[in-house]
Amino acid sequence: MYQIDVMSRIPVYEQIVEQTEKFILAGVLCAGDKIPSVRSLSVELSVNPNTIQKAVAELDRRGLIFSVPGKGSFVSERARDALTAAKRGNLGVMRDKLREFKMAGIDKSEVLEVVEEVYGEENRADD
Amino acid sequence: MYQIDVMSRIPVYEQIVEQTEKFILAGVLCAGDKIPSVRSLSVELSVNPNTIQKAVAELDRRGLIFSVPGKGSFVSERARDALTAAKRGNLGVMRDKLREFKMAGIDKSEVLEVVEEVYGEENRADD
DNA sequence: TCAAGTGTACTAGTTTACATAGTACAGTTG
DNA sequence: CAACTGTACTATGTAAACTAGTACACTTGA
Repeated sequence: MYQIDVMSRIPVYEQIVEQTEKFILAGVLCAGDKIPSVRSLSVELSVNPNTIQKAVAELDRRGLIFSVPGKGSFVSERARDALTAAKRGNLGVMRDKLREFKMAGIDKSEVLEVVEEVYGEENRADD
Repeated sequence: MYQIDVMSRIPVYEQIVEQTEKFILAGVLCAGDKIPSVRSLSVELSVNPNTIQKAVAELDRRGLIFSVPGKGSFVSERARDALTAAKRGNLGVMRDKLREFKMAGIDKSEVLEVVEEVYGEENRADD
């Protein structure tokens, strides 16, 4: 399930957080689902339990999961909504990046090409 | 000229690199222009000379400036082209971010809104 | 000529974030 | 009751970033 790159410049605990978010968005993990335990993930990924726990604590802090001592950690009901809100906040970051692209002389058409590539080109008049 | 935030999570030398790139793109620094000396920037920003030197070395490595021992460092002729190429490579990063937006249920229209905000809406038929 | 400014190259030390190692405690479950 | 769970704590190692200080060779202007 999880894929960790220990050579990456991105901290391991952060990789786990990011991948968990992707699993939630992709529907691999749904509200109420139990995520792997700290110790089992520790063994599976060959990573120290403390590192996993750090990721769990961060996911909890973001309201994506809730932990029950003795039982496990579970995907929150409002996880998807929280993620959507967070990503919408990231549109501001994209705005800054687009300004850099424009300054660098990258054409609007080049940007739109990427947008169309990701979002498809369903531009029929009867939509 | 330069504005450094020592409390930022972004390393100081990287902030200097980024700001120098922006100055080049904005036309504040043009090909052949001399950039501030290591020691003068060190005093102006209250930063260790070694930190400045690290930024200078990185800018040199990226082909944005060239250094002449005893004289100073100057903006390269191909600095703008190098920056445009680098930013164009960043379109791939934007593609990944757009995929995340799409997965999170952020509408195509919301994305296009930001694009139009930055690039303007010059969509006349006679262009 | 020479003092001042320039890029560059070292060594040494501190601080911080990240990760590991080991131990411990309390709650849950079959 | 044994095995699992989340959580907390101390200690240690490592790497990156930054600071401090020194040194050398080159260029420039007075």
